[in-house]
Amino acid sequence: MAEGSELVRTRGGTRERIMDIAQDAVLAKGFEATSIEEIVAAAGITKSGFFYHFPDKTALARALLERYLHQEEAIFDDVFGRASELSDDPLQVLLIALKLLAEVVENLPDGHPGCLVATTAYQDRLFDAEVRALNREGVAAWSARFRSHLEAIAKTYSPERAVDLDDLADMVTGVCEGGIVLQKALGDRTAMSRQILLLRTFIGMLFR
Amino acid sequence: MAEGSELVRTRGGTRERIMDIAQDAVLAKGFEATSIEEIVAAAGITKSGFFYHFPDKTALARALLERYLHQEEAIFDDVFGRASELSDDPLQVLLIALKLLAEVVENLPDGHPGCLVATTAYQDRLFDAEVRALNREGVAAWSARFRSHLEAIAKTYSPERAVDLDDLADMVTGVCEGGIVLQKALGDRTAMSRQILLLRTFIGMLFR
DNA sequence: GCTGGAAGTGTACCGCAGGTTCAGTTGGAT
DNA sequence: ATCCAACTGAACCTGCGGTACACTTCCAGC
Repeated sequence: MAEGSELVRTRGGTRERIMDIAQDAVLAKGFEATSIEEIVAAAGITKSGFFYHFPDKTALARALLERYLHQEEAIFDDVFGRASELSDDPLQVLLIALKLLAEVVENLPDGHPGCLVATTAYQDRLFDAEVRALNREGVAAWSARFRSHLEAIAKTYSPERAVDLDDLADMVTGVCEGGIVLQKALGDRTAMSRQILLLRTFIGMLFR
Repeated sequence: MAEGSELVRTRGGTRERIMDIAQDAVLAKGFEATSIEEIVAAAGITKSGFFYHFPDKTALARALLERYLHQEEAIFDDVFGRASELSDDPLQVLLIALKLLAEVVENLPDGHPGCLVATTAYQDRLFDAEVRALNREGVAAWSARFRSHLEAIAKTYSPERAVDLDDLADMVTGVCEGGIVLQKALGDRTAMSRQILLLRTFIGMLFR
């Protein structure tokens, strides 16, 4: 009995649903403040359902972070893939990709919900070395991707000023992270995409 | 008995000590994960001692944020004050101030410990409207300060590209916040100051 | 059609850590 | 002698993470 109606039964998507709900809560309250009880209540299951899918709460944290990093990787693949189809010039590709990224972010209904990497970084004493390493490698992978694009650009364009390409690659990540903080703190959905576009302007200016 | 030695007794600084300890913990684990028990243990008092100073845990959060915003305000006053003594040109003042800010950050022994505004933004569902408003106004005040400097600059310098001064003012905050996230995620003390210096380069380039 | 097992749910329970309360103590200033 | 700010001790209660275990479904292979 209970509420057995709807379309929920034996969907197989339970694990994903748990993670969706958990991620929203973690990005709004932090990991410790997100209780298993509230997650299972929102997911329409019971505690044992949760512990069937995850051995303990820390496994949830790890799974969330892993999934998030893959999702972000997919978004970047998409954005840079589309950009590459629109131009052969490495500078144009990066500029187009940043524009597309700003659009993706802009089109999110309530703005960017928040970055799990940032929350994890700001709560890293909660997690073990494995999760911290995951987080580090995730950011490093983003930077490496941006860095390789910047190197391609630097082969044909000479920068207006001498800048460290590693720092510039980090800045793409950094501006996104900072943009999210701004957006959350100010309650302004558009802050992040405007920050990305401003960074785009600077990169365009740097390489003429 | 106990450890009554040292120099701790009746200092009057207990409240500040509580807040120092709490702030470190909050920046490393989040607010909910920071227990009153661990705070009082580290401060060498008892739980009831804590509740003498704060009516409840949320009052601690509010007090931490208020104090943090004042401290940051003081740092900016100092940095821009020193910069103003070194030059009359508004562009130079900003560039010097950013350099000084990078130095301040660089000289922190373990890097920047983290920004309370960012943690609060990433856990805002834990707090009431008052704390959220405090956070919003704090960031808005930083942006207003940068914005007024940028306006002074724009009076004498015409920018290389058309940029929105509000966005650029936000970017100073944003790059700092993003720099802290990078620093924490990568475990690289120097990331934040390098990001600030890179932003400085961009601003210098924008206004020639 | 029977059996087995993977996937998943429901109920009940435990220990304990966390926030909070309150009556009481201490020690210095007036 | 008194007063107050600063603090202590002990107790309380809720909610949380986690466990145990029996139960249900559904599919595969024999």
